[in-house]
Amino acid sequence: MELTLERCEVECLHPQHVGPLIGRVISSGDAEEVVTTFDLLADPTRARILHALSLADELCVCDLAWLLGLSQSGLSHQLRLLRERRAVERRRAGRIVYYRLRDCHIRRLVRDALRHAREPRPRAREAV
Amino acid sequence: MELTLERCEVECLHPQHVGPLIGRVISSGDAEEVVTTFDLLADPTRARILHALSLADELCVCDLAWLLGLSQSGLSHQLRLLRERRAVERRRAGRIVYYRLRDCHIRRLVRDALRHAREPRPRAREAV
DNA sequence: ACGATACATGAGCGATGGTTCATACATGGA
DNA sequence: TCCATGTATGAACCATCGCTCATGTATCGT
Repeated sequence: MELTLERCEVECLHPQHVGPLIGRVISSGDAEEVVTTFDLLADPTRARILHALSLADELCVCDLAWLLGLSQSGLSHQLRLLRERRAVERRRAGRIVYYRLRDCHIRRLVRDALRHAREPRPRAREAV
Repeated sequence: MELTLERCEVECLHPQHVGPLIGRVISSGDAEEVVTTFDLLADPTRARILHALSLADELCVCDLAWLLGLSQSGLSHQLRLLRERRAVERRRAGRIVYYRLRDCHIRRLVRDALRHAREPRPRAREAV
């Protein structure tokens, strides 16, 4: 029994494998949520910004730029993006603006990111 | 005491905050590792592919395409990228090719991704 | 051997994203 | 009030990315 061609132009070959999965793969909404979250760390500049902020309580823009070797303008663009995605928040003191990680959710994400990056993979077969 | 202008064109304002962080922010190598890992899930198509594979032992290309509503060609491109980044591996049976998650490291990453996406954030301030 | 099927890949295209440059805005010091 | 400093933002540019289309390759059935 072939399942009907409703999803795309190909047929389903193993309905007994696919049947139980229908409706269980993440929805578009959840997929977007995953993408938004993981995109925070899918850029080397953002990864280093978030990591630096995870090591300190808060840092001002020019200190962050200095520490990471970034231009002030480039850093400000990324900080705006991180603010919009609710990963960081800012506090103004005169003309100095301090940034910090927004909550423990982001802090844990950064920690997990480092752990994933550094832990050895299980020994894997070479073929790709 | 101002730290010297070696990193970029701006000065460092708070050397007492920045000093302890020098050398502790992730290196370029680690940052690239984080990016490679998190980029796997920073795309809705890849996120759904990996999630579908996490729900089944293995799936063939046309079943995956059918289940996710993707074109065979687009899916194959993404599978090649996932193979190259050692997230999935494949097994050929005649002209059918089955894909599966490569190891428990990827499986845990996908599980964590879903948990991150679905758990409520701490109640956050509105201002961005 | 030939045709069908499953899958892979390259080229092309449009969209997206990151950085630089220039400039604007907010604040503080003289 | 004026100038300096810290920060933010828009425009432009260039590189990258994801998908479609067309086609190639491997395998199976007749």
